[in-house]
Amino acid sequence: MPELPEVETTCRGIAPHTEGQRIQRLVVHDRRLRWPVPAGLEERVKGQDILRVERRAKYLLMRLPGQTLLWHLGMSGSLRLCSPDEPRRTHDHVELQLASGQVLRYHDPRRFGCLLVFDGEDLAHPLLEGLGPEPLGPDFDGDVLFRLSRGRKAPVKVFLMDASVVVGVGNIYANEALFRAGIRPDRPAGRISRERYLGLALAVREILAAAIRQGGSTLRDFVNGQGEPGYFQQTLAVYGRGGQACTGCGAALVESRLGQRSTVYCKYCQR
DNA sequence: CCCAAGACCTGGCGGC
DNA sequence: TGCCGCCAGGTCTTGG
Repeated sequence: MPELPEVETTCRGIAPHTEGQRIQRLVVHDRRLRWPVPAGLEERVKGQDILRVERRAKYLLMRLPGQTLLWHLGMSGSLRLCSPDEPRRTHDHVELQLASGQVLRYHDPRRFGCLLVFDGEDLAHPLLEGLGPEPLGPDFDGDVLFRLSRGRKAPVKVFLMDASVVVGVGNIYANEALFRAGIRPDRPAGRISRERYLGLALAVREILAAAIRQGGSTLRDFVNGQGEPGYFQQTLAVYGRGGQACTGCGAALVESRLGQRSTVYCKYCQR
């Protein structure tokens, strides 16, 4: 599923076609997402204008007057603009019919995503509380990682994927950033120097920025708001390459599991 | 507070 | 070809 670059790509893809649009109708074909789509949401948003579309962590926020739609794409979700006569596919659970005539469809086979709503235009929802800084924003740097990691025995990869530390670093990019920074994923977070965390923070920013530039990774059938695939997958150095040659030294990359997630690294280039 | 494991759900793949 | 077990981008919840 979508990691942060995929969500950002979706956000940028749909914003020009949704911002300023009036919602003619919201149709929910299946309310059974991670949490049920709130009862009565259809009536609640009917005729409302979409003022702005934003991203916070891996959430998409659709600002309406006085309320906000909160989407998450889970592991397998996507949002795509369609023409209304395009037939609905299996797992197209929600559709937003816009005044332009276009339709925004939410597709999610595994139904780990969600569509929720809250009053106001701030971040007043429990899911958005306690989130760490945006990795590409001004509040994230190696000092943050260093300070929060003191005393923690969890593997640095698990620590880096903790959304209360920094948001948006999922399994793919955690693997990639640690490779780029030359840090072994299983090293205890509390036993890494400030200097090395400066390098890790830089690596996280560079990896995510590069992935966004290239339109997100293509995983299974990830598509952006226009239904086009991303191109970052060809750039991945370690994720999905267990047993293959390290791009740095040529040794076979090691694949293991940390926190029940597949982890790939080079035992020579990462210490 | 910290950490590990379980939970949610469908589809695709490899192996037999 | 068919069935079975395992794996997958996330993250909340529970229990120690």
